[in-house]
Amino acid sequence: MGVDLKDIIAKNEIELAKLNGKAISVDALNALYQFLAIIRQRDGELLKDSTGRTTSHLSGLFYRTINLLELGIRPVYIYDGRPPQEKIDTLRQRQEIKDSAKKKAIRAKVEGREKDYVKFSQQVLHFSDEMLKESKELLRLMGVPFIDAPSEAEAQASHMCSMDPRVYAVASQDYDSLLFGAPVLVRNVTITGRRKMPGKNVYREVVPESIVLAEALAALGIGREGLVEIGLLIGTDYNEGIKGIGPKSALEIVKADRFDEYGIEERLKDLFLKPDVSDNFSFSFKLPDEDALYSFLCDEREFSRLRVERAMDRLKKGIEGVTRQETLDQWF
DNA sequence: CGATTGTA
DNA sequence: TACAATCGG
Repeated sequence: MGVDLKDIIAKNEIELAKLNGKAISVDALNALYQFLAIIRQRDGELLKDSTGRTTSHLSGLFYRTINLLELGIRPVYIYDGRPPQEKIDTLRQRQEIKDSAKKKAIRAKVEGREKDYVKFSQQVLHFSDEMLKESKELLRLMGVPFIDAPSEAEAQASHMCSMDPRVYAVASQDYDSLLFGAPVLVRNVTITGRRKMPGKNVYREVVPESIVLAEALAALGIGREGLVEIGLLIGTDYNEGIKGIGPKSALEIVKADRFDEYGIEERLKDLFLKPDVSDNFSFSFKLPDEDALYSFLCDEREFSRLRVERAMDRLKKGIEGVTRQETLDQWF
């Protein structure tokens, strides 16, 4: 959804093991949206408990977080606060797209067009306050920290990465954190594996990658402000960008110092360069609240007891490991 | 997505 | 054991 910089930013594949012992600030909504989009039944429906409450996001958050902890990676989830005024138009447009996709999905379902139903229903990703609240509750019971950002999660995550030596990188699929000044962005932070493409006999590799801001800027021959200008030219969550200008020509414009010719309001830059963030953040990992976690997942949400039992062992081991690392950090 | 089960 | 198929909630 954010700034599309993939065509001009070089990606370096990394071993997930390289993140061992490091904390990463994770854009929580970014992760949860992906779970909601991807964790589906074959008919396109989300996972639900018997009362119809969605559980796809909880399943994804639970199992993925355990995998990160087992690798010695310490995820700190960052939640969005109040969006900047400039983003409200974008959010309203997204809502309109969702409303229209919902109608198309219902129609496809009624007419029995299975593939269209899957396609359109994936575009109808609505997060209720309840779903956000229960994802935080799950993290709390697991002993994994989360932080409520004053405004944009990516801004707060980037700020923490800049300020706290424990936080090695921001984890997100979007490139916005680079504009917010995150020293390192990591994408595809998940278990590496082959995944079969739907229908076809083709496999796509999911490989974690890291982007070091300083290296990316050096390769482009610009500074961070220049990167923000590129974003504003091609479009961000705060503005539409200039029609017909993609990343490549935007880079040329910025390098030729012709950004001012495009009449983009200067104050939009400040949303990235002086974002609304909090300096008073702290986080720590705790041992899981096992009984409450069983109760939440198995009794309330009908997760299989056996599955959760198996996962619980891995969670405890993982949390013990990262908790040791947390105490080790006190020495630095 | 990640976990589990099925198959050779 | 290795990988494809399909559950899970």
